[in-house]
Amino acid sequence: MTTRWLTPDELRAWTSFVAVVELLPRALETQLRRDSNLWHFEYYTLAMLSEVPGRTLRMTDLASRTNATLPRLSHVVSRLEARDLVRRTPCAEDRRAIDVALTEAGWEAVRQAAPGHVMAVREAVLDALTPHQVQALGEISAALLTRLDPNGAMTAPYRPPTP
Amino acid sequence: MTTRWLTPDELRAWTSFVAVVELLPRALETQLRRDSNLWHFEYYTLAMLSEVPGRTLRMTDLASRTNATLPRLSHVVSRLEARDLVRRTPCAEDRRAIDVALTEAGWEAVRQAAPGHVMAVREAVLDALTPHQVQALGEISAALLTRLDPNGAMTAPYRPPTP
DNA sequence: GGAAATTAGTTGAAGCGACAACCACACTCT
DNA sequence: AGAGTGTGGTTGTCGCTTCAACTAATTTCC
Repeated sequence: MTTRWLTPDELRAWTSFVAVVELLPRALETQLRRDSNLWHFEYYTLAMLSEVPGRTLRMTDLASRTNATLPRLSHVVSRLEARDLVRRTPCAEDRRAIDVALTEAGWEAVRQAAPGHVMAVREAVLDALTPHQVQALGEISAALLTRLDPNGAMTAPYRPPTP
Repeated sequence: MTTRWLTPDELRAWTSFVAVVELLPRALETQLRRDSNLWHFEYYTLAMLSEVPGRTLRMTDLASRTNATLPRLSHVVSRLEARDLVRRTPCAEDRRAIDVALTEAGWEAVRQAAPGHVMAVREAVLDALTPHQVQALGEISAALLTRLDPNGAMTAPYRPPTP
């Protein structure tokens, strides 16, 4: 079985895309660390909690909303807990599970970090694109996610709780 | 100055895109480590060298082709050198500079790793998109790079040497 | 009812990347 | 010529992510 090498068009697209994937995280990281003393992933974790009713999520749910593995999330939650930005409590329904809740301080931290982060996202990404391109980027990303995470285990969108 | 929050369309696009940026590196990393015992960045470094006449580049040039900072590249080159995949030699024209050359073993390593990596890239990205979307992704990425790296310091495309 | 298999989460070791400090060489300008 | 500035690159430390191994609770299934 012989390799299908990249066409010039594909190569051009791929090269640029790889550079973006390499550079974008650094840009976001830099802004958040400088302005809010938070890593991007920490911010994202707090933000996911802040958007959910009760500001509380189980580790597994939180991991899938933040596209993270469980060990990674566990370490991060430990660090956030040490800074009193989140709190762990045993889950009532399932004694294996852990609920992670945003504290008041955590809520404040997201509120303060959000405007700067949104501005950075606008500057680096959204405002660099036409509305049509933003739309296209969304569709492309969604298509890629069906390959990267076929059963959506790590990319749970917000869904209202099912009773 | 009040924050321009994301519109629903922007939010949807951004959420998916963030997930891709988070997940794609892991996917490429996993395949390359499993099949070729190489980190993605190591592969990319070897690949950049392999495409250039003489299979040799100065550290700074190599850094910009791989979207890397110099300290990072320096560490990686040290590791690759320890495995005899590249070799450092002082640069003749500028005694501050260092030439990095691909060894025979390095060349072999790229040749063996390339097919699997290209296939992974196809499976995860290119074959998940229509040709039109690939085109669009290229344009979008190029637009983003003008923000992420305005003067192209970290994203040098291949240019024939200027005499 | 109990053994086996899954699921939820934690922990510790190992390895990579970022940052700052640093050395060496080259260029500029008087 | 020599001081000052800039460029090319390396090194060490620190923090984060990954991986594998592990504990504990739950479900499955005979």
